[in-house]
Amino acid sequence: VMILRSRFLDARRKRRNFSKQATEILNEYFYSHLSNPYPSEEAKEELAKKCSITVSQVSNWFGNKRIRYKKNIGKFQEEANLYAAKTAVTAAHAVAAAVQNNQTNSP
Amino acid sequence: EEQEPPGPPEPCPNPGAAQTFEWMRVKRNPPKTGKTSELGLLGQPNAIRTNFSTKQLTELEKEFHFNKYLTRARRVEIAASLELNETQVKIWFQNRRMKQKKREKEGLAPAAASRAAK
DNA sequence: AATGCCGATCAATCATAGTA
DNA sequence: GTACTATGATTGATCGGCAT
Repeated sequence: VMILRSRFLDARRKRRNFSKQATEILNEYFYSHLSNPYPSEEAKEELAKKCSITVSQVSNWFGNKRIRYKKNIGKFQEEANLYAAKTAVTAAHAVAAAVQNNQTNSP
Repeated sequence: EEQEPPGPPEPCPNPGAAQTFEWMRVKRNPPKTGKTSELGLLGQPNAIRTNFSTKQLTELEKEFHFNKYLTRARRVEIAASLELNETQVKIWFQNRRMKQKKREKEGLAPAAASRAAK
């Protein structure tokens, strides 16, 4: 114990999990950008606002997510498919709306 | 929302087999510092993250409060007195400055946020 | 060409929250 | 209550880019 929690007075780490919707937003971004999950500073600010957390927390979240994801891709497969499907539905709606709009414009 | 300029093969969604992109293969080189030891055997010393003692951190913190930046001479002194190499001291100050900046930034946002709630 | 700093990130670890 | 896992934060050190 000599290796005493040197950081003893680390009153800091009073962690609180993010809200489920915040995690939902972060995961949506992560999986829809899986080929390059590195949000720009602007994107981080936007995510931070939507999630009601700080930009640093967004950075921490992506840092942890990337490392843990690549450490064990298999463990996240299910989650990946879940969000992939979700964004696919969103995309489908967008396409449907576009088609609708196109028809009423120039037939 | 989706930018993939140099994206050749990957048009079709693959529900079930997320591929491994380059960022997933990134590997950092092991630390060059840390050589603890006299252990002869092979050249590669520990190459592991150094754990700074409370005493070392206290001294570094004290010095930082005095000067945010180090001169070559001061760095040599600190390194010698704390049993660290110059690189470790240099890096510590660099990280410490970034930490300071981060705290200043986050230390003002909350106040503004509460006012924004109007 | 070499070296320091910045900004971002990595990677390992800490300490706690959540779950069984 | 206990044992284990999920997760946010911290931090020594690396990477790429720019300045001196």
